[in-house]
Amino acid sequence: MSRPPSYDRETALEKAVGLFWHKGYHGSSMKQVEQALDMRPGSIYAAFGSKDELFSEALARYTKEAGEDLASHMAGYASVIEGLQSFLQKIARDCSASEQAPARACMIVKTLLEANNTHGALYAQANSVLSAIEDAFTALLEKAQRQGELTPRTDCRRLARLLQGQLMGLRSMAERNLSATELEQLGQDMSAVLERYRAEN
Amino acid sequence: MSRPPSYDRETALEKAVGLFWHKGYHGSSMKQVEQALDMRPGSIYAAFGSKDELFSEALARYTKEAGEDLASHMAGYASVIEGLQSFLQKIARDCSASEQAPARACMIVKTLLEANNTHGALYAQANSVLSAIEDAFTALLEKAQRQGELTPRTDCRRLARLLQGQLMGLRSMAERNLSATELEQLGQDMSAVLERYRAEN
DNA sequence: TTCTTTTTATGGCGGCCACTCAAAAAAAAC
DNA sequence: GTTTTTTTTGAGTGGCCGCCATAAAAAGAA
Repeated sequence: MSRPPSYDRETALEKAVGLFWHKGYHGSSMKQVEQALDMRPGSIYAAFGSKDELFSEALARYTKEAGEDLASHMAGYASVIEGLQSFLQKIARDCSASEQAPARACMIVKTLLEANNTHGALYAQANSVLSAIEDAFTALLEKAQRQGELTPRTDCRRLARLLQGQLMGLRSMAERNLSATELEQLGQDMSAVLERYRAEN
Repeated sequence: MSRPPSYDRETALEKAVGLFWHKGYHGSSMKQVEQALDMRPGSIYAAFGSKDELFSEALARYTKEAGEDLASHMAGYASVIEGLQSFLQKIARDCSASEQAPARACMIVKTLLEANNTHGALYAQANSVLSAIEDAFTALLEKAQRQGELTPRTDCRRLARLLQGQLMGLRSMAERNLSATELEQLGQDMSAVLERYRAEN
């Protein structure tokens, strides 16, 4: 009936994730968005509505991918704690690898820090996404506890927040000019923190 | 011989710290700067040169204050490790207190994440400041080691980076909508991490 | 071909951006 | 009071901001 779009919406969104993750919300102009998506203003606004909505969709997509990444990683481990430990180390390794990802720090954290006091809607979105991640970590840790990997007295939600805090710190540190070795050491040291909560046995 | 300035440069700089810490570099317009400093454009540019230079001076001042804060806190403790632990908890407490500081996250980290890939000079400044802080932590930990508080085999610089990473994570988490209790628990959990490195005795 | 529908390219909207400058105002020196 | 020197003022700079209207172009459906 009609002319089909020449762009692929998903591909475009992926490119938007790249730009926004790299430069942040305020740091990315619509001119740069046009360039990154290889789309003209009309098409962009028809497809996504506004810069805000595009960013919001990009953040949601980033979140989804990050969640899938965690899930697929954990699927390879019978021990939850070992899985989480190697996840931290994997992050450190990925971050210290030669530049391929748009940024090393987490896009959600970047948004949280940038949008607070500046852009309420995005701040709220980052906030709720982080709550969801806290929930996911909590569920994982409760499973570990059921499997006898964690001390029965461990407060899993509290430990989940510690884990999340460590992850934020690790990926923020990755934006510094550290060597690969130093970053991987940091990943190891953070993963070692979990040892403290392990069940005796 | 001449008319003296009606503003106090130090006071103005202090106000600039407040605004930039609160809203970030891209999030603060010169209009807002004028309002915050209660100065007109001409005076601002005469006194500070440019938005960039003003931000840079503000970041330097923030850094200096943060350093003094750490030093004065540590002065109250004979045990370095105890001092650092209570410092983490103090940060958690301060961050969870009713809004008084312009932001909860660290201004240096906010700048690091915002300015990377966007504003090279500011990124470099944040980076070097963080190196200096790493050095300061290293020196403190080496002192602790000399005092027999840390295992002789502890790599102090490496532990300093872990400490810095924790701090970054803690203060980033503080930007989330957590309760005071939850944040203080996080501060405690992070300070507990240092236990692992304590000397047996 | 003709009709629809949607994407393109383009030019430009009002507004805010960081920044400048000339003139007015203010305070010390004499 | 006059001069000298500096600060303050605020309108104004060009330029980019996010966004939109228009119209030409493109591609299926009939």
